[in-house]
Amino acid sequence: MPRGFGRGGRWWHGRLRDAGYRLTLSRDAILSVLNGASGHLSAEEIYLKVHNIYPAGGLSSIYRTLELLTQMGLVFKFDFGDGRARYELAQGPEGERHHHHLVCTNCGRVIDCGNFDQDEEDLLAKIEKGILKKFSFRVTSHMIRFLGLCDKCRNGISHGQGRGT
Amino acid sequence: MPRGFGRGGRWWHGRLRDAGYRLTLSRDAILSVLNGASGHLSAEEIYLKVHNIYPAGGLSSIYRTLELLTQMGLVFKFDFGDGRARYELAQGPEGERHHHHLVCTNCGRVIDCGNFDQDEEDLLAKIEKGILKKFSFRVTSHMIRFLGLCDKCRNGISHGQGRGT
DNA sequence: GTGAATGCAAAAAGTTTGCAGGAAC
DNA sequence: GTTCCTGCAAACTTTTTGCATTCAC
Repeated sequence: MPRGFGRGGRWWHGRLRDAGYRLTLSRDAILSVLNGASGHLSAEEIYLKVHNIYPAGGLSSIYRTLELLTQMGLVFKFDFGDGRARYELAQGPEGERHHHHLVCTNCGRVIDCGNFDQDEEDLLAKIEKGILKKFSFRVTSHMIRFLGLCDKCRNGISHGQGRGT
Repeated sequence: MPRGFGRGGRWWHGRLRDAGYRLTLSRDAILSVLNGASGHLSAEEIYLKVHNIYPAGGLSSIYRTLELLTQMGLVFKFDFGDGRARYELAQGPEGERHHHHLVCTNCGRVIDCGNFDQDEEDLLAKIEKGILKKFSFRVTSHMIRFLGLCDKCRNGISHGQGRGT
């Protein structure tokens, strides 16, 4: 564990510096929270978690940093239709992360869905080549959303409070 | 053209009636606009277009109807990160529509992207079976979003005003 | 005629912005 | 020391809601 950094060594330091941005306590705390979280967090959830690490921060810094990171491509922003945006780190220390979600159309629950297999990669690579030809659009990443019914709702428990998307 | 209905015959009448909802002028106008539009429209864009057909309507009816239709599964709601939701008919008279988009991370432009080919269908069907097994989640539809650079931004024109996903 | 749906206006919620003080370099 | 970043509070925008009226059935 080089220089006392846990969990993979704060790989984002270099990314910020290289892009010419300052490495502030606030930004470090936000990235640390995102890096530790398994899935999609809302701005307020991030705010609350950041508060434990760095209590001085305000919500607007969270928003400003998240926008910065989104523009840098370090973070992806999602909207699952519940009126607040969700954020997810684009990658971990080990490399690209996947961004596929199952969204229950009945209760609104969102499940993070890991990788599939090599076939998926191959087909998507093929599709992305086709997009480049047809639209002259260079794809850098993709995300798939599956709509349907989660296990609970399929079994008739039906907490029903979904709002769509 | 049965009973004087143009463009496919307002197939949605039955869908509303069957679900026990009243067929109002406002709802009909909204569905008509969505049916005629090629891609994703914001609530306000729909409002403006509806105004031409049915000038009495207000924005809140648009929102209420769009939520109803989204819950019914007739409409999909999207968010491309510009602060307003977009709506797209889930299907046309001819059947299921695809919901794949190219989102430019530089200028924010969104391009509707049609079907690919049979391979895609086959693979997604396979993936959806896997999701049923692994998560006990019954997939009913899917949407793919590709992020990248559009033709203009690739060529350095760069109007840059994107806000994320 | 009855209950659901609408229209208007007001409220709510999330997100953005201005500006002065503070922190990173 | 200089410049960028933050924190607070106020502003903004989109979306939601209450209630009386209107319309579909």
